[in-house]
Amino acid sequence: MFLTHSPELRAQTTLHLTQTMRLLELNTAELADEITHELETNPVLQLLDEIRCPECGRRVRSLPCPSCISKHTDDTPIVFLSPRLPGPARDTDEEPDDLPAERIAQAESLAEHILRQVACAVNETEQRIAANILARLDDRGLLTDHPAEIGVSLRVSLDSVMRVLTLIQRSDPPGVATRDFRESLCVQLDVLRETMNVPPLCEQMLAECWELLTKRNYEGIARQLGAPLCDVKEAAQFIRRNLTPYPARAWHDSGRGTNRLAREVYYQPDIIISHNQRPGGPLFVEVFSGVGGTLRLDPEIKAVIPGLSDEEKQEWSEYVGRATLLVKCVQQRNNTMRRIAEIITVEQRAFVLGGDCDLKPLTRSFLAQCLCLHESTVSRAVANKSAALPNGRIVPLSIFFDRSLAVRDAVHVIIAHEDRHAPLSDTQIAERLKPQGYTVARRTVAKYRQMLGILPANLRGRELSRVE
DNA sequence: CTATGGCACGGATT
DNA sequence: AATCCGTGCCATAG
Repeated sequence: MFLTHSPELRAQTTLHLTQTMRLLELNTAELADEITHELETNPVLQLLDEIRCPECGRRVRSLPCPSCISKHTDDTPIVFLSPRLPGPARDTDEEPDDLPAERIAQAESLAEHILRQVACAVNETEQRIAANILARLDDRGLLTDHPAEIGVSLRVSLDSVMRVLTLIQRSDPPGVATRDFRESLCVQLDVLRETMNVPPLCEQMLAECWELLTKRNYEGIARQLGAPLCDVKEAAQFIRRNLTPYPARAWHDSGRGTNRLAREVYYQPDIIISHNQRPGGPLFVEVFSGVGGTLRLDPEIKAVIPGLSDEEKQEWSEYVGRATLLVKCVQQRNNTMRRIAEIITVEQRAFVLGGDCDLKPLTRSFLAQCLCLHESTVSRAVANKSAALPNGRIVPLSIFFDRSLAVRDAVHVIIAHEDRHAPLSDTQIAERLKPQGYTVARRTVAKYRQMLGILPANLRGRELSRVE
């Protein structure tokens, strides 16, 4: 007898599965579109204003619910579905159309990346300014044109240009769109000050001892500032470790500069990771659910259906079927997203709080095992989505599965530390990488270097001697 | 002769 | 099954 039911049941479950899979591939904005569309066309689907805590089920004003937070310890992240809407839908036509074509190929990803960050904080005029500024960046990420020029060409006040410029400079990658290396370093320093302890001498050294600093004449600096030599060295080391004279390239290393076909970065992150006020506390992980409330089936419909004619019954039960399917699938989709976000933040906690060098190898199949999901499910879930880190960086979720990011960062650090007058060859870099636990072939170093946008050793010496 | 980039192969990952 | 990634080999430039 189950033979007669089985095909139907199977049809229903496969429908359910394919729908969940499809929803899983969508990012927040797309999911929200999908839901609103269904809300408009399906009369039995309702959106309730009330918000319930997914853990304790109680009605709360906003998530996460306060009583559930207190149960968490500091090590486990607080992961919750956010009822916030993913912001006003952005039209695609705001893409800067005045970007010179030659520059787009190189700089498109960077310009887009920045534009998306500032987009929510500016009005339309300012967006035009931002697009114009970004189009003028040279390949080092510096803005050689004077701000007044931009004001004139766009017929806007210098003040508004400066406002946008400051905004851009302080977004990720910090220090972009500055006039020269020196100014860029100052901005980077300023941004870093918000999240970490900066040695007090740094700023002064950049401002007053630029010449001596480029020559690494620490004794001279110490004499000029009347500061202890060890403090000067500490500050210099900090500058070398944490600041880059190539702000544009600082981004390329994290964002896969080359051969990424579907490199769509959504300016609205799908997940926001922040630490709840005090550093060291639990991580706050906000996963956007795509709806601003609770999605449910109109409870009255069941009472109404029996009294209808057969034809109407047919029609309405179709609506009911579609609505229940959507509600269930959205729930499941968001639940999966939440669980994945949780594991990611637990596993990559160091990276989230620290930097690229703290990323540890993680595979999608490992995640699949943890969650008892199929590998392809995890793949779908992390595709086309992005996360905002506590430091404000927006990164694609796929970055958490990058096998070589940490090594690339190590390469970056080694080159930043090298003696400018004797640049290290790829082979030498590979040798220095070994003691750090990274055994890579010299050929691989070359590839990483290229990804980072760093010139080969024989060219590095010259460029810097020109600068000094 | 050394340093680097292009091509392509094999293994892992998705 | 398709794709990505590290690596070896070889040609080329300095």
